[in-house]
Amino acid sequence: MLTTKPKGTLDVYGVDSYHWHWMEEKIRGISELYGATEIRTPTFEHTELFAKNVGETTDIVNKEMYTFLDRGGRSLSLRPEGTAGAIRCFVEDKLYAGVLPAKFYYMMSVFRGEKPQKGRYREHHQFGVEFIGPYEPENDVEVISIAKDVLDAIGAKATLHINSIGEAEAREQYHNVLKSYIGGNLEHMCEDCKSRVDRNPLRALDCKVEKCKKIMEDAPSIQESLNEADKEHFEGVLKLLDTLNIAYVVNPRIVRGLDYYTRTVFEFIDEESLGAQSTLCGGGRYDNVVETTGGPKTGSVGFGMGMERLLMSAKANGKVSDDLVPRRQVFIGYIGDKGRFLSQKLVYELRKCGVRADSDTMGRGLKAQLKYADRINAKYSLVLGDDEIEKGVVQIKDMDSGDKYDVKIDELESFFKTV
RNA sequence: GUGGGUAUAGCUCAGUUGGUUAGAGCGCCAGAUUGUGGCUCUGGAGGCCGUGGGUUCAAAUCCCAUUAUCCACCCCA
Repeated sequence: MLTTKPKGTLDVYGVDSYHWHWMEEKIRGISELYGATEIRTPTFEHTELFAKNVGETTDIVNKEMYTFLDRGGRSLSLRPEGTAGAIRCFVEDKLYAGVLPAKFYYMMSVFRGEKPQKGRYREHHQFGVEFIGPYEPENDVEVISIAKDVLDAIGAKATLHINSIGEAEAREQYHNVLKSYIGGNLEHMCEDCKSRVDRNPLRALDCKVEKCKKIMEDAPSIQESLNEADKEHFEGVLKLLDTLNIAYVVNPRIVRGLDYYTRTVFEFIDEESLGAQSTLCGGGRYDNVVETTGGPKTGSVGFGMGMERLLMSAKANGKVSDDLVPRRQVFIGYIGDKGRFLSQKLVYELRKCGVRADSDTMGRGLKAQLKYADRINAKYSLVLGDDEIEKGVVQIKDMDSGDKYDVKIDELESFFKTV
């Protein structure tokens, strides 16, 4: 146990951490183009917040949350998603009295006690966006286009699937329609679907079992349960997507697993490179959460994007390169005691001037020092020996080409600043 | 929570119907080259064969359990 990380967690270091930096920079850049600012909320919240917002009946709340009592006996939970915290902050700090829409983005770790598999972890990271305030379709589309821009910039290949599940009434009505439809075919359906009927009949729509798929093909569509305002909103969203030339497929099987969604729901799906967990990004509108959290009636729309999956897709599509690691500019080797101390002094001074410099700190011989210089991919190397120190001139070697330059030791700083 | 695969050197993996001292490639260290990396050659270090039990004269190999990990279901990003 001492040398095994907890199940479903990941260590990130070396080249990988530069891949993450690169991804995070793209995300920040694009989010800010849309006027979103970063929000950071606590890693844990009162359990009740998630129970109420995400939904008491969902698997996430029901059996996947890391819940614990603090020393005061309060029930807290590690956040299983990012929206609840942002909404809580919006309500707590009364941001509805400020500039609307409030546009937030976040990158945070989230926790779910699931059984790990490809693209699924107990701790994973989500990039998410929340636009709080508006009801208009423009905002649904802005949010979608942030996701699309990020996916494009990172080099992920995903298709936008979109649907509308209406407001609460439509959803409830459709639940009943679907229940009775499934009820009529129950004996021909799989065990999972049988248990889904009462719990979450919408899930039967994307069941993977053949016989269920056949039956669900002829199931009534949720579109028939939408009211005029719902339909108008959805049409508005689609029309704007057309206007912006953003490709999508209307997919009535997109239903989402969290209870808070209303009207627009969407996913970006990469069928090719993610294994069974093909959803890169899932989001939609949740016009009731602010109110159920205790704020005024306020619209909101957003998404969560799995950053591990995002990187996986980007790697599969060849956009992520190892060149993202910055190379060490210079390695300073030495022979003898004078050189040893001088190398440390020079490295220290070069670093202060913004030069990525390195030296031997392992007591290695010269040959091993240069081998180290090679391994850390240093651009230049030089060796300080008694001769050089006496003359004040040192030979600098370009490690790629093998070219050599004589440089005065006093002028090293300006040499490395100009190359 | 359910199902399947895998576990041998730092890494990727061989290892015959169970047979005596468990191998390769890469990597690492050293030398060839007394003060110059990469290429080549030579040598070296490095293994409770995941863990515990069982079968057997004999187990990396067969059986059971357990842990870890991967993949899939469920669910989700």
